[in-house]
Amino acid sequence: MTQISASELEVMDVLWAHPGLAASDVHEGLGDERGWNVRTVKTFLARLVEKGALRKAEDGRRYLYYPAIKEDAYKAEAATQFIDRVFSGRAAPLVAHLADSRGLTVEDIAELEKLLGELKK
Amino acid sequence: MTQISASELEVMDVLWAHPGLAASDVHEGLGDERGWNVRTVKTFLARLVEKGALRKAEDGRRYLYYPAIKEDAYKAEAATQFIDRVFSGRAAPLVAHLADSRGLTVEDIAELEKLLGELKK
DNA sequence: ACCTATTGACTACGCCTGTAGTCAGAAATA
DNA sequence: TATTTCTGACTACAGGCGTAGTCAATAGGT
Repeated sequence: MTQISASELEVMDVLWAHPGLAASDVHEGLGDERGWNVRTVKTFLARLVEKGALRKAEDGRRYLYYPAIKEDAYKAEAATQFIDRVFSGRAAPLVAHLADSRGLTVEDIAELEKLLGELKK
Repeated sequence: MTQISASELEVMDVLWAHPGLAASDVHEGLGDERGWNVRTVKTFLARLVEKGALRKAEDGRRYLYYPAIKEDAYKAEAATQFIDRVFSGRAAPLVAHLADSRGLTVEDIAELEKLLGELKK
């Protein structure tokens, strides 16, 4: 699977949350923060279709866009690649760094403990 | 701080492990896997100096390269950025994905539990 | 004293990415 | 009906990245 850039991923996030939007809806869904021109968003959509991450369905004179890859699968893969690349494949140092640098919240810690409890079973 | 690419990061890893190498030593240190030409490695070194991630010190007719940024600080920052980008800043889902997709080892889990124990204090 | 190998400096080049612009047809509006 | 607006298709263009090549000076081997 080809690489999805950070900007493209923001587009994917909108469509994972609301599959079947037209380009202009995706543009709106992205909010004003990025300030992207609608044409910029269309470029991202076209590239994501090319990459096989989205598919488009005709709807009158426009298209509706749908994710062609699963959010969970993609993110799991991205996490694995990131950890391989930056932490030589070891997850524990990553969590240690997070703890250090950004301070996990109390809720994060509780959630992680619960997770680990389940994993141990 | 400018972005460090995946390839450049491999070069940084060699120099974090062995600061003060010449270009040809870095080339050797990278091993054969990547099969990079020594000139390619030199390009990465030059770009990393430009980016402020390395500094070079003259040593006769060549240079020795030293990290100009700390490994821990860089990786912590990279982890934070990655999580913000892909997981909206939440660490727990990341760990959940790892557990799912690649299977944390028993040692990973033990290590994480120890970490969490310390964090709770 | 010459040839070879190594080094740094500079250059090259195609692909990806961010960021749109242009154009032509259809729809909506005046 | 004439104009503006929206849509998709295609095009543009600079900067980053992967991957070196060329050139000139120097160091080292014969």
